[in-house]
Amino acid sequence: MVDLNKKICLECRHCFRRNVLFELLNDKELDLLNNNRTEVFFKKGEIIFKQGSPLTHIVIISEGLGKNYIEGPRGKNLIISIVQPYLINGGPGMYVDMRHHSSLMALVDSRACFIDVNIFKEVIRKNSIFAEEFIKCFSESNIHTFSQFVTLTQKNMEGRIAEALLYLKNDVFKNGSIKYITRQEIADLTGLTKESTIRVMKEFKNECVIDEEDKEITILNENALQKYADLG
Amino acid sequence: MVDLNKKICLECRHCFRRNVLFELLNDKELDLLNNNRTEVFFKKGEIIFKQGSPLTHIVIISEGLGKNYIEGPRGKNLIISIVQPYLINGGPGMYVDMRHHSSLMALVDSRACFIDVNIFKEVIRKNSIFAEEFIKCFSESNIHTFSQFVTLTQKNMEGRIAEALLYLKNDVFKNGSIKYITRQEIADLTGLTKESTIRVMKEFKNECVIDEEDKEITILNENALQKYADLG
DNA sequence: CGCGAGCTTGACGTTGTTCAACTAGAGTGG
DNA sequence: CCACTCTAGTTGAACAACGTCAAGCTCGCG
Repeated sequence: MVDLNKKICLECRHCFRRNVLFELLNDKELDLLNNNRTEVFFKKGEIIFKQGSPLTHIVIISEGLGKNYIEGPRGKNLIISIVQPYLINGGPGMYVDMRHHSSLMALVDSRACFIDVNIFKEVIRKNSIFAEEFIKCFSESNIHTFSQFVTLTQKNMEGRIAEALLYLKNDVFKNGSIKYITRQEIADLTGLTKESTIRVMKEFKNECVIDEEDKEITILNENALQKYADLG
Repeated sequence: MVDLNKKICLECRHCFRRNVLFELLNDKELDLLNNNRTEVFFKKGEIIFKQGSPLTHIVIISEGLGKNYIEGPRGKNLIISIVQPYLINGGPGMYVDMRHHSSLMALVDSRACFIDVNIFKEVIRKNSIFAEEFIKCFSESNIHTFSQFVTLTQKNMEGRIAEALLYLKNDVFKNGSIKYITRQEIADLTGLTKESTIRVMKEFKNECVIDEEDKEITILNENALQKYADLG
């Protein structure tokens, strides 16, 4: 996936231009971040940060894909979001107890940028427009969590899987086909077991709502999925 | 509960002193807020703000108690938190789409202060320490939502009810007995039906884990509850 | 006294889980 | 090149957890 020999990104500006948030920073602020970051490669399946560990850096995946998940009491995971490049992974612990409240794992070989959290907070403190935009990002992910919360506590299997597939298609893979996601991960996104997930996905396949080829899921009938989501 | 004839609070300082957040403001900032607020009385059961409606003001309950809940697709509610006085009820919409993403209802006769959201944001923009503390509050509620999310998707009935009762005792009623909360509301806090809630509560009563008198729930054996929460 | 809201109970049904077994494909070492 | 192993996916049968439905209760209030 990622060419591990490729030279790492030497300039924050390259990455940052991809996230509007960073357009709000001036040169001095960008330099400050640039001088206080480290870039690290992760292989598929490796943990980038782990729930409960000290939160010393915020993480931005610059290439690859990750899953942000909470480890439940008895080994069962709950995936909060699938993380694409250029999004900020700070988490609520950043302003509370300086610990990670969720884990981040690479779903494919990935490159991640670690920025010192104190430096990041300093920039937030000094640039109120940036701060506002940061709160906005945080709030957006919050809104998504709320809606996922309702879905997982009130909808049936079909509705939950439909919501998860729509999320993956529209928000994560931007209308492309769904890749790199296992049955178990869809289960962890929906709070179901992998067996239940498989059964529902098979049902959707039989009804030609989705198709699968080479581990790539394509959504054939988005309206039908939306209907399942609404009726669920 | 609230004496509706009592003169309303004329000075923000009185209320604000009860929430550390507001100690970070100087006189000018306090005056600004004070000049841009309205106080309103609500009777038990009345909606203070409604999911989907425009978010023009943040709300602080100065006396009384509220429930912050999301209205699910088919009439089923999910209570996110029980709101005590002096906490800020803004919600994620404040920086995103200027709409409420949850509803707030008075659980008892209450008095609520409405502060113009633009003025509030102006204060946040100008006072970075206040901004930081605001993000902290927001993050704390976020952390609670995360843990509730895991509980509701992964624990059994006993575990969920136990968590809800511990939350009510320790976080809401500060070690006092639990009041003003119906079975239906405990159900909405746990994602169960009222019937299931009743059955579990009865089980807890039979085992002398909790007791109830005059609609007041007392926790007799917190360790037992914690065990239910852990094993759930 | 009658009414309505909240509470309670039991019988029954459905949904989703558990468990155990099996398949297919990818990687690995001899 | 073949056996071995590991992981992901799949399937079916049995089961448990929780919800649904319907009825009745209690208490405060007009």
